[in-house]
Amino acid sequence: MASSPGSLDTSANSHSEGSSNYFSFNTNSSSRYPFMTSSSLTDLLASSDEEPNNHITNNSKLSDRIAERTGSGVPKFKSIPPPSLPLSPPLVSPSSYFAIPAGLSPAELLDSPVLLNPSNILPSPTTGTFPAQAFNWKSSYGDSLQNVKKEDKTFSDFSFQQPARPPTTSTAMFQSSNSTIQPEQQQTWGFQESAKQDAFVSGKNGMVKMEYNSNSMQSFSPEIAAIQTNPQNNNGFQSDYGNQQQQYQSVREQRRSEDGYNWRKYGQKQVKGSENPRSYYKCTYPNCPTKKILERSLDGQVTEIVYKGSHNHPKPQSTRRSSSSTTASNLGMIPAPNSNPNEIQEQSYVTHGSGQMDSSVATPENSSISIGDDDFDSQRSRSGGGDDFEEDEPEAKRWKREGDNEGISAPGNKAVREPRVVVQTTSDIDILDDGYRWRKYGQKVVKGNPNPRSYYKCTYQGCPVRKHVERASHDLRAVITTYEGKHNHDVPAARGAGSRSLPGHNNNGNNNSIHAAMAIRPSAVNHVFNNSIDNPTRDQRVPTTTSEGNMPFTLEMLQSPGSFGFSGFGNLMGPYMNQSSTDEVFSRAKRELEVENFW
DNA sequence: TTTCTTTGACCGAGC
DNA sequence: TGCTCGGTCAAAGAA
Repeated sequence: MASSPGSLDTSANSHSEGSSNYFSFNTNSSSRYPFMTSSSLTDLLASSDEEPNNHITNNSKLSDRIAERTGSGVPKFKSIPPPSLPLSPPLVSPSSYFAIPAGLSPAELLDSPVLLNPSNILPSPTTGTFPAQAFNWKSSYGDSLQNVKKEDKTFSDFSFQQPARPPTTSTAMFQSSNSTIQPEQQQTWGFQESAKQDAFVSGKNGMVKMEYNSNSMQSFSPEIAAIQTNPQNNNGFQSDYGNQQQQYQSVREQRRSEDGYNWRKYGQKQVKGSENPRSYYKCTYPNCPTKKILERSLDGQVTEIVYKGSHNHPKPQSTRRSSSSTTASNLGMIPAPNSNPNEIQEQSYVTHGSGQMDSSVATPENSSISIGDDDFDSQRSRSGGGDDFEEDEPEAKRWKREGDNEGISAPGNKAVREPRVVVQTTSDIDILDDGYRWRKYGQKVVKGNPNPRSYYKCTYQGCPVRKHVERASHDLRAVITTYEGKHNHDVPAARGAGSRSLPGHNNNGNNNSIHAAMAIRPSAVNHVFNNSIDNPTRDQRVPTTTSEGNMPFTLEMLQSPGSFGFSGFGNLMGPYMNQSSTDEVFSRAKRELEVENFW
């Protein structure tokens, strides 16, 4: 697995490896991954061990299986849409885990200063919003819990927000819907993938309600809104869009999805192992690589949403502000406090049933967020790191079994599943930290390292450069990137922030060298490549960096963590094993930030 | 006429 | 080397 911007895992049923970043709420108390049971949240936040390429092509139903095993109604705030352009790297990687220690209730965790620490707030990897900061964790969550049953009675259905959602509600504000939204108002929230797809509705069961509530416990603070709207934070990116975006939005308005972006369907496929057709969408913004895959059950309900890539543009502005504002008001949302369309766009937000949130604030690539224990497991299983992971049960088969066992039935049973939302912000073709665009063309487990090595080609036409990325065998958060060849082109236009080439990484590609790189933590991205070895061979003494301190170290060091003093990160398990107090967590967070600032 | 969706064909990666 | 399958393309039709 590659990463994890964070998971809220009340069961410690998490792991530190896998393919993608994501949030997960997991109530399972069984611990397959004991190192997560007592967690340093900051460690988890910092455990950005994602593969540079998070191929979460399918977020399987492990959560359901877990729920089946535990009998728990798992709150499933599934995920967040892909991020917009990374404009201002967060202090803490989105590729981190949140894990709730076994003995700690979610509410307690949510009340933790760690999570409230603005520096630890992770923007949505898909939209760039700062969901965590928006969380009025304790109160909202508590309210949500208290209102779960109410909602079950009150809401005849759960639905996503309609595309007609006002621009003022596009981002960055999560509202405690339970307390502010009247049932009849909520019923007006219809998710539409397009104007024709108003049957795109989520489930009615408790899990869906919980998912909804989990959304509702998020409310963005003005501070975050300010951060997001701070021009300095986006390097004036938004202004670059100017008229282009206005034209774009005016044309595309009707195609806007619930996530605020406009999508064009370009394919549909019946995939093996699932009776649900899979629809493929591309973001319609010019040159935006973001895609999403929707899987629907036979009755039209969304069972899975997979995002690939990250938006390289702000979310399109809506042209229907006035009516939207009205809607927002009706929905009890915090009105946008300013008149700047961009600011409005970023400050206002409405959660969706899918748990998606929008923002124009970018987050780094290689991060994805989804919430749901199944995501966690499945992503690992689907990543290179999870080759041996148990996740080979055909989806259709699982459908049936899950339905039989937990009241969530297969499509044939017409019971409702909440949509699984997977954010895969690193697509096969993506920018992998060094500014270039890469296409994954292979993956292989090489001798001496159980972790698979991801192979990439530069997608620039005619460019011969390849690189491969592998996770260090002793520290899954350390990724060794080896470049082969020489770029015959400049770094592609970065996503809004100019060149992302890194120190020591020549645009022209001093590429018969091995660059030790770590494609883990966004903040680290700017600091790695600080070691370049002019050695055309694959030297195992490649300096690399960790996800936490970005400290260069060699693979030898990785293989002998004790000799290097990886107090904080040498042993992946270590940090997660012996910390339980908030103070310690906080302390670690501080240290980590110090280290990070140093680099 | 334009835009979007549908759907069969094609491509390429993995086995 | 051929098969399978997921993802994408692109023509045709619908709105």
